[in-house]
Amino acid sequence: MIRLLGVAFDQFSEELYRRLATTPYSDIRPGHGCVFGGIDPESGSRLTELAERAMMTKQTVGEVVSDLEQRGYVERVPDPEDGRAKIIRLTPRGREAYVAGRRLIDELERDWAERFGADRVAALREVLEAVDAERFGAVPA
Amino acid sequence: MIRLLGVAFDQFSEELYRRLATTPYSDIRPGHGCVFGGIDPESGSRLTELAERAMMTKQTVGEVVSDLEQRGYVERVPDPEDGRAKIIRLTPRGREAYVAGRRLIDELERDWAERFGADRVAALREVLEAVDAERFGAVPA
DNA sequence: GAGACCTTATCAGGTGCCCTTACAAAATGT
DNA sequence: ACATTTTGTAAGGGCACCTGATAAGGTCTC
Repeated sequence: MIRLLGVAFDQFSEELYRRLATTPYSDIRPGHGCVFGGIDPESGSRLTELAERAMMTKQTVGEVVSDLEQRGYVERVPDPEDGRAKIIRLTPRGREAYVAGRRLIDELERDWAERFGADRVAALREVLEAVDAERFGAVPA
Repeated sequence: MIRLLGVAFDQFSEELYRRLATTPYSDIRPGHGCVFGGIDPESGSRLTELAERAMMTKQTVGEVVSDLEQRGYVERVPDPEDGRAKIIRLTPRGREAYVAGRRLIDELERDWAERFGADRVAALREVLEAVDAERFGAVPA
């Protein structure tokens, strides 16, 4: 079971980055996902938010942000409501990459639906969402 | 979708190693999976076989084998049928860890069946196995 | 059976991704 | 005003993988 989950994730991931490599955003790597996956594409997000959503440390996400900043995908602007915080916002190029990535992910899911059956992939999504939903409720503190 | 697959894999994996940490085999880490997951528990396997099954390089798997050898889980014995090759075989302790690991994985899958529904988990397994099966057929060469 | 070629395993070195520890600066609560 | 918490950063380390190069044992051809 753990092997199957790993294989499925790898298959999806590898194909996604293979396709992404044919776009103008070929320098985006899996590690960047913690930012693209959690950021508010309109108004941006704080580092702490991104780290929480990705379940990673602020240091790690901070490094990824610096990398994406250097590549021109995001920018750090001071948060007017909190002098300590900075808002991480997509640049125009970052937004392009964001929508391109989402489109590729949707395409890939449709490809899976064709290959493995729409009903089966729908069932897959349903279980995975159930697993995802229970992730927080399971912490009694 | 890729996020969901990643979350599910992480949830399963983290819980597995959390439980493994309470056994006498607490020093087994995820990276060791490429050996335990591909080895013939009875007669052992060659490095090349393990690498192929895990879809990893021989060098990487070789390092994992050395690590497991040092920890007393496997041993390298010369292959009588091929002077170049060595057979990687589970030691008695390795076999104990092997069965303990499999038992934990089965337990975890039953736990998921309870939490998310036996029918849903069965459906999950079915799709994942379809994905796994297509892994090789998709290479036209 | 000698040479070219492939395979098995290993050595050396490096990358990507994520962590812990320690800290400065700003906000918050009393 | 002082202690505490929160936000972000710097420095360093570990794990899981990779590529390139190499020695030694098989295999195939002529």
